[in-house]
Amino acid sequence: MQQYLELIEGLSLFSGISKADIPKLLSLINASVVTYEKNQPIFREGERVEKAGIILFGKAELRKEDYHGNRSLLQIMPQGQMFGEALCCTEVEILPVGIYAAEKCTVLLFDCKQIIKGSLKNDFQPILLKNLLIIIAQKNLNLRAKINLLSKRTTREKIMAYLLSESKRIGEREFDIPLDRQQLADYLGVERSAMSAEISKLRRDGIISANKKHFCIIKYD
Amino acid sequence: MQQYLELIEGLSLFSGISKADIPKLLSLINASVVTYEKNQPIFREGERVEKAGIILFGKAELRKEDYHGNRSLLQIMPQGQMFGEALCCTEVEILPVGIYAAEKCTVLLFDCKQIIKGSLKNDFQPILLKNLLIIIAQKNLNLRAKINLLSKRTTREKIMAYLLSESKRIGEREFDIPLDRQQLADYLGVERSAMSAEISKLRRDGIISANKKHFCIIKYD
DNA sequence: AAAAATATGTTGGATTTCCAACACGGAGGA
DNA sequence: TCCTCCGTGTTGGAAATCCAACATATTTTT
Repeated sequence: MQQYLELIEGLSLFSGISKADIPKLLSLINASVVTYEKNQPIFREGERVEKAGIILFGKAELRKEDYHGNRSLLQIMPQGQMFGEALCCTEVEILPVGIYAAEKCTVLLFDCKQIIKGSLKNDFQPILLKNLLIIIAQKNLNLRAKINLLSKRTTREKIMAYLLSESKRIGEREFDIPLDRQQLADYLGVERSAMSAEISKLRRDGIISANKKHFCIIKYD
Repeated sequence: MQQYLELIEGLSLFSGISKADIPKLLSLINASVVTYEKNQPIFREGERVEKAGIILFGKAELRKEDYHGNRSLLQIMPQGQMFGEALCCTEVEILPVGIYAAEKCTVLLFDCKQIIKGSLKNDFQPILLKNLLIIIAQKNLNLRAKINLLSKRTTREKIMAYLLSESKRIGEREFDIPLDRQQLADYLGVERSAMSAEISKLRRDGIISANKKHFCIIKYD
């Protein structure tokens, strides 16, 4: 725990809380640090979740698999991302998705309900609630953006919508995406080879250039 | 405003606040009550949003239309539903969707940022923050459920996933859905006639019975 | 009650997606 | 170096979806 203190102090959940108070706060919310190996489950689908987590190192993934074996990659969670908080803030405790370490991955687990329940010291609660609120609201917007992607009717539109949003996020017409082809296909809810074909077509049409994970948007629409 | 007080007192945003304090609180957050006619925009896409709202009477819809004219119905908001809060809690103020009255519709508008900013009386803020947090977390779960729907690959799976979740929500195998065929198609991100055909097929296969908005799930899988 | 507008179901051909199989090339290990 | 594995691109037939057009209720307006 000690070695991660600096990282933890920088988390947006704790913004506005003085560094001196962090250790005390961490013990109040029963925080612990756990490391997972690649592909190891952090929380399994259907599991009862009591804690929320924040990724300190590495990446994790939200995955869901239906009974036909179609997996979908719901989300990639980079360093700093929080997960499980929505469940803790509602009374739902059965996790509807699985959370897995996408690579070796260190996680801060803590009892999120303490923040809501109001059993914390008065000083901490308002600021934590506010921080948590902003984080969840931001997630909300991200989820909406994803719904927007998935609502597109054709593979081509989905690809372009994704690339344009990435381009916008990074602020360049030329950029690298963090997903390989299979992950991208899962994320967009389409079939990998069909997607590859469509990317080739977009390339031939002069709309984009694409080389592995490197993309460049040449012209819109 | 006066005539709506009883309704307003029952809103989950204000749960835990004494009735006597409600009027004072309402003025602190600049609350106002506005009525819209069917299909009138409450907020337009791209508009700058400063306030959040709660539906007191009627229904509203979140709609988005792409440049090909494909509309998608992102969400139907029934009485009691809050909207615009995610934008107010983040610093994003440009509305990415349009909000329209689905029928004659009365709305409570209020300055949501006041709740975050902390300029409220100390008594009110913590409880409001907590309520807001729970509401947004719940929305988060709903958004995830929708993503789960849209991630299904076939129209049939989408229909069944929707019907099963409705059935579960209502707690009966037999139930009415709140959407007509076009709305349902928009919601599931598929084409209306194809969806109608698929519903007929499900009926012929003995999986469901369906008559207009009335459905019954006969067997799973 | 008649007429018009709306909602739902059906159908067939064009288009798109899926799926399985395979080709190719680069990275890493033997 | 050779070999294997993995990620990517390509291809062709099967299946699903879209789209437009039309038939048939059902509801609303006049």
